[in-house]
Amino acid sequence: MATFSITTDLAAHLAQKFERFPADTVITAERCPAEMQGDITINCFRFARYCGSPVAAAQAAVDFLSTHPDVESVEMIKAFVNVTLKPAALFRATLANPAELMAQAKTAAPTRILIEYSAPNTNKPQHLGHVRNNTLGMSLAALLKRVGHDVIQINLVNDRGIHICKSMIAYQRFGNGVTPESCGMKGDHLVGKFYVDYNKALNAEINELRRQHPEWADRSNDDLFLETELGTATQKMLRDWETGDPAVRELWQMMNNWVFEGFADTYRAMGIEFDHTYLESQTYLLGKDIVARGLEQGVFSKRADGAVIAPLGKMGDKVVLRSDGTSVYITQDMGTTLLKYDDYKPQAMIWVVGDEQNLHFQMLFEIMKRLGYDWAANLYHLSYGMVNLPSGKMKSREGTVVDADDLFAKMTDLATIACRERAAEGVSEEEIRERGRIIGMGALKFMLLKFNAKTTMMFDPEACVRFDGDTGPYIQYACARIQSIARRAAERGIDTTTVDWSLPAAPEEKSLAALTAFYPDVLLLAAERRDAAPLAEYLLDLAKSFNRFYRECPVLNAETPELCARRLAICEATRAILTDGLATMTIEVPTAM
RNA sequence: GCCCGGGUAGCUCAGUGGAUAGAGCAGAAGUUUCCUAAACUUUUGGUCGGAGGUUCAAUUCCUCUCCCGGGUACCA
Repeated sequence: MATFSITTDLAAHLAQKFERFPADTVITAERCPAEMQGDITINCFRFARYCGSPVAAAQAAVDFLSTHPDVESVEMIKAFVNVTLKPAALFRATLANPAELMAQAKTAAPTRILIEYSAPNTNKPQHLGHVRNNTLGMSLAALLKRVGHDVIQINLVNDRGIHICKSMIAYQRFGNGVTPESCGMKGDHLVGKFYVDYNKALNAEINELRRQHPEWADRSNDDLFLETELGTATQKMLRDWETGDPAVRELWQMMNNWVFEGFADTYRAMGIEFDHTYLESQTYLLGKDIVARGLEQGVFSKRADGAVIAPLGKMGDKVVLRSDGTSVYITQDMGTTLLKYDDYKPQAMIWVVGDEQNLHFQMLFEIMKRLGYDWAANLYHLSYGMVNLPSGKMKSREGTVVDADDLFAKMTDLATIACRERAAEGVSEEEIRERGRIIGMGALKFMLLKFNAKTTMMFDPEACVRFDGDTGPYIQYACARIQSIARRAAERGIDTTTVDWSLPAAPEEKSLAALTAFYPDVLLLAAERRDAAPLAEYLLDLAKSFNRFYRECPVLNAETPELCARRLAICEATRAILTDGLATMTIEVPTAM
């Protein structure tokens, strides 16, 4: 995608030479395969139809480029033209002007985009699934901001409902007044423990019922819920909550606050800052007015049994109001969608939610369109796959989840140990821990972003996340090496004020430069696809290219001071791009590793 | 049944019509008198699930088919 002077000049030339060649054709450079001779490739198949034949197009390109002042040599294979640029021309568009290069990654149409992600329940701490969601959401926000959009990040906490009451009931019965302070447990973990306790007690009761009533063998556990004493008590608590029973509300408030404090720690560890957090307890009644309006508009209709439905054609009928007049999940979502729109007037809204809700969002978006909201065309469900363990699926109810905070601690500890082994003398323990935190969290986030969001991923807690190979730390390490060189250069007082970019360049320097030309395109592509994975792949390539350069091209010990200055500039520009790219994935860079 | 994903190296995954299908891990063999070896080099490993079709060119697009996952509630 990248454009150089030669590509724009070539397009102008071909437009003159060939009658049918559109004057506004953009010819872009592509990466030249490593085994080929050349810095960049021009794929003439792409515009061959204007030139008679692929070979005619390529030959015309070769004829023109071989006389271009920026070009050192060209090679034609089929309709691929591999171009070797003069060093000055290659660097001019890339490493010589990194700020200019990075600034090219700006969208032509900045919009205001609202992203909703995380959306945890207050009955349990966050686990690896949430971490994937959080990482996808925060990096998408960073990515869209990076290319120039106005991004609003919001959270919608599910803080009410029957599942919340389960933790509360368990606390009432088995809690003995314990608090996070009294037991030294993080608030969300304490509440989550009661949720697990509840389910144990419930299962015990159901098993007992099944023993007493063999005739119920066909009924599901969910079905038997209201046959249990625990279940009816929970149902009653939900009703009491809805009518505002002071004791229930007080317990609810207390336990939710514990959870919120716990979540705040989790979000802080990840570096998440929401612009606003909506609480479902304040929004769950929204949407009924929309249903009333939709009925008038004829978008919805009343079924014989009294339920209000949205007839959605192929997707079937969707109930939007129960026959008893109460709302369902999608009713609330209609309401909160409108609320978010009214609060922020975004031009687009994105929901980061697991792929089991694909149909729900298709229906929601279709309903909003039918209700006549013009902005409903720009609603987008960023759907991601589940995270499975070698032992199977994670289940909160059974406590078989990888806990987010535990995972952060494990990653940070592993990285800190490695840092301690490598740290130079005199580095403080505080600094070592900071490096460990940055590397551990970087490894985790990178792993979660490297994969396509859609893939159902397998996570092996034993293997955990690695620090070598295709990982975040691999990229961080390249940055650390550069910073180390920069420190030594400063110590030695090396003059870097003037750089001669026309000096002969080693192949590793040139391929590094050629690769950086594609950075803006990668960012724009990633933003357009709403997926950081292409950026992750690109940064790995760039770090790999740097490591080859590092191996082959001495910087501080370069043959001449001029070459040293040029290579220092290459290092600094590379570091700037790698750091910018990692920041766009919400990953920090340690000062040393 | 219907709808939506996925199936590419032993494993985890890239690859949105272009050159001989790539990377990491795992396996094999090497590289520290020299800026950080969390690195680098070499190497083993593929009927891109299967069958047709579209075209100069298909892992990529179309049709059929097989396997895996998810969804298909007056749950969220």
